[in-house]
Amino acid sequence: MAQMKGITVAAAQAAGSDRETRACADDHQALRLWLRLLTCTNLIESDVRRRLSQRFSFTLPRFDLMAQLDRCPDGLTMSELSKRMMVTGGNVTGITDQVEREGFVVREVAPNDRRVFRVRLTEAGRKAFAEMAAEHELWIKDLMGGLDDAEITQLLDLLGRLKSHVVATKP
Amino acid sequence: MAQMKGITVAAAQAAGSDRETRACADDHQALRLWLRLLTCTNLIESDVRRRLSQRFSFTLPRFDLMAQLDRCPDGLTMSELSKRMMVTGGNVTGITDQVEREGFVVREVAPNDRRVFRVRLTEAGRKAFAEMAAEHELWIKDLMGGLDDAEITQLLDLLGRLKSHVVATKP
DNA sequence: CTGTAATGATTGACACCTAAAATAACTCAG
DNA sequence: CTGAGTTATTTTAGGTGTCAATCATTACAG
Repeated sequence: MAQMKGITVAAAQAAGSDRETRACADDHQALRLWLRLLTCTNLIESDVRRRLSQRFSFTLPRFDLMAQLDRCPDGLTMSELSKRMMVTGGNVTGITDQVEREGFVVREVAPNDRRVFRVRLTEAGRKAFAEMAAEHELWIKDLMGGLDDAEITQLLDLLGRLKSHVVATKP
Repeated sequence: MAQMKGITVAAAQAAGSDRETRACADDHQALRLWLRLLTCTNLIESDVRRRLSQRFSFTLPRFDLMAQLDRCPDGLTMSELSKRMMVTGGNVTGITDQVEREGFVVREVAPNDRRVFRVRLTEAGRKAFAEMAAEHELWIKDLMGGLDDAEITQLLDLLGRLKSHVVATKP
């Protein structure tokens, strides 16, 4: 960012300084699409991360974990969380440790299977999440604001098709 | 994965077990789009990571770094790499250390400014990258195979618009 | 010149993330 | 009952990522 002092990010990007814009002209369409998909996701994700950190001193993985639990008042096991968050079990252990330390979730031993932990939101957790989620949705609406309803629907459809194909191809 | 033993990942996803499919019906479109975007990117990214690791014992960040350098025979400074890879400088230091240790890149001190390192691919690096990049493009083509040319063009256009808006909004 | 600010890169502390090994508890055929 | 296999979770080791502090070098006003 140093040597571009004073120039906005927008201008820098428009000038072709990011990964995706610079993809060679002879790169194929599929590759270009992948790079653009990655760029879009990274831009939005890092923005959300930054705001979550600045506004609430919170992180995206913890927010994601709490979002899963908020939908399930009965709680979720570590495995279920792992599957839903699309991360490994070991990772869920670490994130749950953190959020538990903050008092937003509790691990409860399942009555009929002592291997299983049922993780659920505490009252403080539910309250904190509600507050963050409300703002979070505004951020996203804002970030998606460049598209009208028809375009959003179209994107949802195309990405839905892409997702199905990827999931189906993946061994 | 436990309670779904024997059911394919595809079936499980189709049944609605992942983060995005389960988004509540009352969630707004913008949020749904964001989750779907994130899911698509994560699915593809983790697939590429896995293949890169299995096929070449290599990682995505290192591949990305070499991809940037491959386009620039004169090499790039650490700052330039940082900007293009959209990660922090400290991170570039670490990744460069690794790839340098593997003999695929070298740091050369710039003649006129002793603060600057110019990183460039070695001959071994260029060769290794060419081999990986060729396969990589096939993987991507494969993953995008569910979409025809028109759909890819449409996605490129819509995501391009989204990207511009995000970049423009983000201060 | 000279001191002060700016710049390029590295370091250290910490959070994430994965794969693979380890641990503990459950299941069920024999 | 028993022991082999399965399942749920944690642990370990190592790469990736951020931010803030640091160090060396360069630029530049006075």
